Amino acid sequence: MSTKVRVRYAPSPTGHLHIGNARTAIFNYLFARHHGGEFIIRIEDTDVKRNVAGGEESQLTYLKWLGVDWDESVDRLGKYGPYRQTERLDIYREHTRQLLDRKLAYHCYCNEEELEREREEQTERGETPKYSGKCRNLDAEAQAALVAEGRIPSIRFTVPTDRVYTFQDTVKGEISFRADDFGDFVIVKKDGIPTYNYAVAVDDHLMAITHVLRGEDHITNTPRQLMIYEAFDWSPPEFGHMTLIVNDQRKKLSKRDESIVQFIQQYDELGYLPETLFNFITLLGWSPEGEEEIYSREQLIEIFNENRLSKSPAVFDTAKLSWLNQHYLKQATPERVIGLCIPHLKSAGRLPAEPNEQELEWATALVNLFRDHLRFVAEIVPLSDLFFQEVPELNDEAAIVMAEETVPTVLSAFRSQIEAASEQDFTIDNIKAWIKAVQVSTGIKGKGLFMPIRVALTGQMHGPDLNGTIWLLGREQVLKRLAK
RNA sequence: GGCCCCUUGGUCAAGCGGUUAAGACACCUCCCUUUCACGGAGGUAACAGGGGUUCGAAUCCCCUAGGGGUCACCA
Repeated sequence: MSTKVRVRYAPSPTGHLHIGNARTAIFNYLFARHHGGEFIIRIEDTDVKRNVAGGEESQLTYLKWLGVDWDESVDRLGKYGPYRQTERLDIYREHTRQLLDRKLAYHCYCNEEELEREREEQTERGETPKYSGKCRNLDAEAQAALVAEGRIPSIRFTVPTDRVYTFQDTVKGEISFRADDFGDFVIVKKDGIPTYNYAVAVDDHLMAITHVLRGEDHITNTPRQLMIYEAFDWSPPEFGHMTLIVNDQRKKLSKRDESIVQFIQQYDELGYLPETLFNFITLLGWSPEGEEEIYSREQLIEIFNENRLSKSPAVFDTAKLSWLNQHYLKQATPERVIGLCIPHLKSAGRLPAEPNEQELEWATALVNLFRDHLRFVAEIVPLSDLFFQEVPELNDEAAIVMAEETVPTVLSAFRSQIEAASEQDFTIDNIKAWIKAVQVSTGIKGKGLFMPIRVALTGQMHGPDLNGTIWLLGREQVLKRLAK
């Protein structure tokens, strides 16, 4: 590529960083970094009504959390600023004036009800709704009359007729649209603020954006943007439309979809690691060349190749995300995992706000016991239920185990071992020895030995290492549970 | 409905005219383990359908079907 690659992520500050937006950001980031280019973040806040306080900051915060950094944005000004569209209104106004002068745009005085009615009528007739162009050729007199009526105009772009717009999509290949399928679209709203399609084209050009990688829900916007480029005689960037991430119903992820955790912040809160999310998101609609799938951010920058972007939508696979996070959690240092678990234990009331040394030691042992079981950090709470709740009702499987005739023998032998021991004797090594002693005295080993103890103490057939469990339970609890 | 895009195992996905059609997750089996996990080794499972083109098609073309996206003074 001859000119320096410049790409952008352009969020609307209407909410938190969504998984789909995060993916767009990450792929743009990888593309830029791989090609030694620049990555910028532009805030598309032209829908003033929908902007939410803190939205912009939240977007940036969680992008950083994911490990994404940028070269230019609202917090890192470059020479192409400002980076917030509402601060670029003068720029758009100047361009709009040119379009108006050249008759490539015109004032439209139709109001919402009229447009709505027009669309309804078209739909009833079986036509595709599209603006009729009613105001296209209004003369000055007619316009003055409408203004006198108190009407405030929007500005529409004059869509050319008999034209086909074709572009080479980086991921989909050649795509073309007939201009006739598009009505004259609004470029400046009644409130004087430009619409998305217009502002995007102007900004992408002015900010020297070379490649636009975005979701495929933008495909039909591309011809409109191409028209703007053409009107100004600008050469358009290259476009690439990535497939959408879909839910298990194969529908575009809706922000209200409850079946999938959708916001990056929520993953942080549940205790998914940023490197997990980065890696996982990267595997959604893209694949590395070899057979390996686990890559760090640095490695991904190295191996990223936009030609390997998938054409078909990817179902968000929660099970695989869990597996990946479990993998990264196992790789993480114990200190890191413990540090992440402690707030969850505190807020669940299982650790005081100011734990003493002994409590901390206990928590550390607890976390270490579950290290290999954790799929995400917050799971430490439900997993450790067995230490804080009464032994639950046995399920059928466990009941069968407990019905074995050797069970009473094992349990009473084990109980004698515990009773003979003191609080100070409770060490992992001693616990092992006690169980061994039970094996020797009863002649029962393996499952027949361990299962009764495990089930008696936890009510479960599956769980963490038994020795550690016994140690964490402590002498008193063990005896209490054995008594039942 | 118009326009646009997509279609390989349950899921992600490799493949880009000749392969026993990779790999990962999930699932199952076995091994390791005096229990449970972890780990290791295997296994089940796919080219939407129909026509072409070609010596040869998952790969190229057409049709059908299915799915999705989009048709705002939202982005």
